[in-house]
Amino acid sequence: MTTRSYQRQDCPVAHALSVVGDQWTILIVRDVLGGPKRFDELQRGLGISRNLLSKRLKQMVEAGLLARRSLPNSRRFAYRLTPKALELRPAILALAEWGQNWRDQSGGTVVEITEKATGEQVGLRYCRLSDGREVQSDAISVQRLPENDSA
Amino acid sequence: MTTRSYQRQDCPVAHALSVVGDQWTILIVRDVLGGPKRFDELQRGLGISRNLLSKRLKQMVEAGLLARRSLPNSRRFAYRLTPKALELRPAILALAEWGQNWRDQSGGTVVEITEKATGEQVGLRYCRLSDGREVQSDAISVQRLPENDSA
DNA sequence: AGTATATAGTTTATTTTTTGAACTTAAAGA
DNA sequence: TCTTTAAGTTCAAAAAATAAACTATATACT
Repeated sequence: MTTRSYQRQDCPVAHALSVVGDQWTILIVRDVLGGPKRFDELQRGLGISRNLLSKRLKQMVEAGLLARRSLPNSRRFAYRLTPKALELRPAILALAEWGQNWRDQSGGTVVEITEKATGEQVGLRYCRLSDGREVQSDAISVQRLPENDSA
Repeated sequence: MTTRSYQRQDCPVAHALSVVGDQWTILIVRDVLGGPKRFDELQRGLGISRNLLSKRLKQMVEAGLLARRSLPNSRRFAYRLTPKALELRPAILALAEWGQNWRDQSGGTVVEITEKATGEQVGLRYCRLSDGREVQSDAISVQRLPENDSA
């Protein structure tokens, strides 16, 4: 969240981490993915210190990741995700899958992705954009290109 | 990398972040994805301070993310990725895509994924495990389940 | 009405990390 | 021989995170 030297790098990964790369931001998004949360809910659920949570929430609102709304008929507030933060879901699920696969002892909570309509299991895979067919991870190549920003 | 309070959480995301959630680890993996790197290459490329890089590299070797090998016929060393670190590629690419989509000014470097064989563009998508067909992101549901570790 | 509890933070002091810059050691090159 | 390169280490200063107590306001209980 704070300005780090690597923000000067022209790299989408470095840019993403400059926004969500701190110790807590991803975990806050993870919690709010489960529905809007109040300050104390987040604080208790995460075990983060209150002053840091306060600072992070402000920064995340500022960064356009969270919206702070007062709840109807009360003086309480809820934080909900913006579309920008919602789009972090693939990254978070990729981390979850890695965390599951490489944890020392088996057991513990597992994150499962299913298709709503059928209940079938779903995973993050590489797909050809043209036809949506899966491509094996060792059959892909990654390049960094300077974009000709004609957008 | 260091022990944080959220490591006590039973969550694959929190576990993943306890290993790769610090400010530099993901960027180091990103750089080494491009091939083995030496200490000074990493230091210059990242702009990280030398003592911190030294500490991170040790922790990453310890965590099984990097292997440190001496180069033939020289007293130099190269750090290369282990399979464990290689499997972070989907998470890193998901972050890259998000970073690209949500950066303020258009332009700058873009990460492009292609199929080696055909050169066709590829992206990370949700796929049904049964048949490998793509599922739209709003058609999925995410649950956290306690695993019955029969593994 | 008076007291207790809940919510959403703020304040302050301490500890831990990160940064930056200089230093070390050993080998290779000019 | 003198200089440069490589891979770190050491040390001091700055920044960030932690923990615990405190505040302010509003509702709930007795």
